[in-house]
Amino acid sequence: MPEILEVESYRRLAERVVGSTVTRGWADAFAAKKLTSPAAWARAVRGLTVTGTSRRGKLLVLETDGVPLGVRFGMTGVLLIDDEAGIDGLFYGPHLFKAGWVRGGLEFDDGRKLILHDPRRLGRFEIDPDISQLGPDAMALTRAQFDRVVAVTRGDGPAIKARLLDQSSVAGVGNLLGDEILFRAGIDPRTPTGLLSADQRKRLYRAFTQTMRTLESRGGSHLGDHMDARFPGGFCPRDGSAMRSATIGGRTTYWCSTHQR
DNA sequence: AGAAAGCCTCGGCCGC
DNA sequence: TGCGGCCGAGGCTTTC
Repeated sequence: MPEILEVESYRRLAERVVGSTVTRGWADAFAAKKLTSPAAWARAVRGLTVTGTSRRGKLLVLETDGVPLGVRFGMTGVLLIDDEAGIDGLFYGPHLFKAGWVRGGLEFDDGRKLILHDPRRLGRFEIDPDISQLGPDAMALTRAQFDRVVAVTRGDGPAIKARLLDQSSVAGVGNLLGDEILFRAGIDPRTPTGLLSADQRKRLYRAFTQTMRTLESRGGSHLGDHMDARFPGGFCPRDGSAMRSATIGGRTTYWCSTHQR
């Protein structure tokens, strides 16, 4: 479920454990899938003191006095500290907490617990995560960085929707944010990136930064203007035209048949 | 039954 | 024609 805005709220929650020392860490085989074993997580985290938090796109990082610790949330992951959630509720999937969906976490010397709650098991812990494969962060994207996001070296390039979802180009845009950005920009998501006009690129950058700001203040990636029409047979909330849908960049994409071209 | 707000791997084929 | 790498498809996983 989480896109960059949700992970940012998890990061703010995680700020509360800055200064605490890990007494025990645990992870199931799924959460530890990017590591050599669940035991590797337990060994690596014991005794670390959290010194700060950071984030690149959808990757949350706990900075420590030793190795940095990364958390990825997949489609349904939520960060919890004891009973407190990083976000108000769960838009996608079950809106509830089940102990059986806790995939791992950290216990601290003050008795608190930081928990990864993840029904679908696509969330992952990382030790010393590699951020070199991630593009610039979507919440602070400059125009110069954006110009590199839409740069194409071969042929016409991928559909712009696919490029926006490519985490090595820009880190943090997920399916809903991608569709909302293109909806606001009035651009067909199938447009080859290299064929965007200068005017389209300008509109896209404005929509990009505006979407990040606006949806952050609204409180989540699922609160975009196009969401009401995000179903088969939906109508554009802007002009009433039929919405179209197709799989683009591997994800179900919705766009207006009239004002996105 | 089918699709879901993420990410990784793989294979086909594009283009230098 | 050779080949590195881009790009789309598919799988993972569980739930509603």
